[in-house]
Amino acid sequence: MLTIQQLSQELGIGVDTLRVWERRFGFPTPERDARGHRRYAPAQIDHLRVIKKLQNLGHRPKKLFALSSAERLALLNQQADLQQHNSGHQDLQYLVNTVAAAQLEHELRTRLQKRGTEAFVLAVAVPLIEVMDRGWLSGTLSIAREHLLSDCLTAILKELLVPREAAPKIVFLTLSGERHKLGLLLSAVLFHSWGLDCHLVLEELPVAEVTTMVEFFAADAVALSFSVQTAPRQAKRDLATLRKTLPNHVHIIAGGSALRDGLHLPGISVCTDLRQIRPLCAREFPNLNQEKKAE
Amino acid sequence: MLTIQQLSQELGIGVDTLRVWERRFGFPTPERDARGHRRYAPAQIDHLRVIKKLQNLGHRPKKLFALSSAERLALLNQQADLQQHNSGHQDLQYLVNTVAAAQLEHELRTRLQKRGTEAFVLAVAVPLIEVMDRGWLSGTLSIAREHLLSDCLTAILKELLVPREAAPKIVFLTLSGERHKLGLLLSAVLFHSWGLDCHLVLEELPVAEVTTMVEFFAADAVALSFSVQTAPRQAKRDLATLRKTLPNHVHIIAGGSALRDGLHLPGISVCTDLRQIRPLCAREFPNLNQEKKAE
DNA sequence: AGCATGATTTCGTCCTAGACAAACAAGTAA
DNA sequence: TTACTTGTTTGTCTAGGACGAAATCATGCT
Repeated sequence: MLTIQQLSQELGIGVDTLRVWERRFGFPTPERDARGHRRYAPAQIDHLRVIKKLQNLGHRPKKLFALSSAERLALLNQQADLQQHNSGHQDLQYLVNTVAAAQLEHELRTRLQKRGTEAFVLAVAVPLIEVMDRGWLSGTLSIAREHLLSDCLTAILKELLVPREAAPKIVFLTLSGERHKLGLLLSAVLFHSWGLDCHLVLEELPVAEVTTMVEFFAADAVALSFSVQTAPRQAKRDLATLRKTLPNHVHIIAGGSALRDGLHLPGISVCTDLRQIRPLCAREFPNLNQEKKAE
Repeated sequence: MLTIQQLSQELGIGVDTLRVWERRFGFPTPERDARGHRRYAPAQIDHLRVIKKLQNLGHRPKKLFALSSAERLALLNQQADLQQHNSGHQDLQYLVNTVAAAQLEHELRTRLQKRGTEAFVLAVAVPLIEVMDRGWLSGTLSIAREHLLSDCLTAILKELLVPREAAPKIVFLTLSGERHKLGLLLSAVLFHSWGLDCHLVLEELPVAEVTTMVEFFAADAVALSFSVQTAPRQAKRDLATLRKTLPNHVHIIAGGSALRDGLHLPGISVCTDLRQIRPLCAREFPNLNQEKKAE
């Protein structure tokens, strides 16, 4: 039985919004404690999680609240083509749900060793994150395990980001409110593997501080990640102000599923799929190809 | 000119609280935009920062709002004995304010090498954090630099935490809303240097998830950190529920300046000074002394 | 059809003003 | 000292209203 505050924090939905939804759509329907304060039952939390996810996927609240909970679930399954992955990746399922802490790091390192950086990112890390995401959605995955997994993955991948001399420098960071930093990490690793000098700042920065950060690193480019969690319109707005703020010679690279719809902003490279990083590197930093070939 | 939402996030004070302060104490006094919405001037933000700090230091709002802004500043300087450090640590001031990113890590590593783990933590890291804190308070330190510094320090110290076999295992973590994780890191390093097997989880967990985490690691103890940023009463409440939730054989170690007042909870070891860690280790884990001496 | 332009709906955030329990301070009795 | 009572302080919740920005729909034009 959560209070409205706790629920708000849990879902990343404002307190006011939760109350307004109740007023307008008649959902959620919390019980009341002795004081008349709202108390939310666990079952409703799951429904709201689904709604939030669908909303970030581009559906509008009115439509979502008109649907039954079963219909919403069906929509989600259909939309996010989650079932595509339901069959495979039993090994990853196992890794996510049951492997103990001590073994976890070893398991991941082994895979990294065996497959190499790029394949590890694309064929292990990405599906791993998807499995985690689904676990979070269904409430199967405890927050503890989730944090542990991302911590472990972060530690392993961060080691790969050794500085490179005489290569274009990119700063990777996320804006305030963006809690999903794994996508950013993965892209940084890939960029690095293509010969760039990548610096990762795993902290949530206000838009205004991005400039400071870029100057500080004397970076040639800045990369931002916007997960489903971020509202697309906000991402767009932030990127626009950022482009105005930053000097023109600084590249801006934006990624993440919040930008999946055709977003075409001048002077900003958008990249919603990790596989696009390779061509993007070739396009933006052409003189790197030779180095890479030489290795 | 910030909106109430932005101000709330910046200060870590609830939106409702800000409005109620205005209603009751006549401060802050935001201007209003065309819609009648509050807009806060930068000068007021600084005042509120001071108030928040003093509040967390144990003063009550009513008293603080009765004071003039000059009196509040005086109180803060006196209370936190900040001027004690104003004279020394010019080298650290320099490190915090002007050293470039690339050099920073090198500088810190050199100091660590020269002084050894324990001295580094007590004589470099601690004052460094204090200097940063003061910079934040006065608005001198940009968020970008602050994050960079803590990132760098974290990276260096985390490496020291190699797992130890056959030693009591402690999980270090912070509860939701606690943004200051450096204190926790430092204490983990010290515990580790006294022979314990320390595992650091640099994520903010809900109280309910702590149990999961402890079980998951099969830990013998859990260490929590509560910075000035956390309200002492909340810390106390959380610790109490935690003690009820966790099995009795799991030690609870709590630290951080939020617990500075004599807090005496049964079954919980409180430790508000990093220098107390050594005696605490000796008390709680007596069979470790021999190993340590043997080294 | 394809596209600009204006009208309408939808949605999140902010507003006021009042209520109340939990935490705290101070005073009183054992 | 310690323990209980009483009054004050403080943060968070409530209700229902308002409004701008964005999204969607409708219309007219090429």
